[in-house]
Amino acid sequence: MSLDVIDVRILAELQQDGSLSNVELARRVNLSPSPCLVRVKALETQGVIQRYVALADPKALGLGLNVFISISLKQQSKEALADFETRIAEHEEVMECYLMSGDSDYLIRVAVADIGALERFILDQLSPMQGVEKIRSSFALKQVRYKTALPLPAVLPAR
Amino acid sequence: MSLDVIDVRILAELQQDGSLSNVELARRVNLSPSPCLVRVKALETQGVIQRYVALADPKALGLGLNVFISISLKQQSKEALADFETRIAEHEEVMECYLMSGDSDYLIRVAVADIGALERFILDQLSPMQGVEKIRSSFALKQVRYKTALPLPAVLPAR
DNA sequence: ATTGAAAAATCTTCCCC
DNA sequence: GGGGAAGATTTTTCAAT
Repeated sequence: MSLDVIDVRILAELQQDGSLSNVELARRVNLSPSPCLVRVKALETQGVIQRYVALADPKALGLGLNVFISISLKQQSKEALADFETRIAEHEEVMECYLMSGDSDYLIRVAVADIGALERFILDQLSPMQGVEKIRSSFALKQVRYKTALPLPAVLPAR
Repeated sequence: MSLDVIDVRILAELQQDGSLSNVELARRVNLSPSPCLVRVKALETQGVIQRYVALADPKALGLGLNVFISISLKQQSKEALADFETRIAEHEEVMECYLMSGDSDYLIRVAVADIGALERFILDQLSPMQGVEKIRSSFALKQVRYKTALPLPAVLPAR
């Protein structure tokens, strides 16, 4: 599952616009539609392309507030970590969650409507979770950049 | 531009799968294709749906390392901030960038191949940027959760 | 890998409820 | 505002070069 230059070009285009028709995509990567479609299907089957999604505007949905929350657990046993990871993912507000090095804790980003919603999330959802020791919130005043398109290497091993 | 229950359902579906055909989408939200398409177009025109993208697998592209970098600037004047924001967004590795409260600095997430790539990014790109005072990196050992679908209110004002 | 044509599915429009 | 059907466009598939 190595990618050549054309695959990378296809990925770049689809990461920018997943609604491209195969005909238009083929035109942009200088291929005819048939082989282009074969490549796209291959990328999907291989899992390089995971899925297609619509991106919604947080502001339009009244979700203007992004908050980063650092969470420390009481213990860092494998079970305690796995348990936390399962339960944190159940909350819709949690857009991202990372196990971090250093303090051996988690960093999550939540998207909420306002401070009230944040307060409810922390007090009603997060604090009561067993194993959670320490919570520290940092507010994002502004989302300067948010993109889903991964950086693509200029060159990759030949196909 | 207020959303009713059906709009929310449409958004929920398209945030999960942006490649849904209008026919299938209509079926899922219990609508016939015609009014469904009207609503989707309206959501797009209003900007509630910003765009459609393909999500690629970081691992498959050799981008397994997520690093959060806190950046403090020497000054926090409006010009200094605007300048930094413009230039930080020029780097493909920077997936997200937030102006944070508190220390009046920035938090960015970069996706890189390995520590070597991180080192190059920090030493060659970030450190040399004028106005940058302090850089602190935190490594993500594991991406526990990553989603692009925003949480949708169970109830919103009637349309 | 490309071209071309056929088949399938889709989107769009119009009219009625 | 929603539903149904018909037309037109587009996409997708499959053949051969």
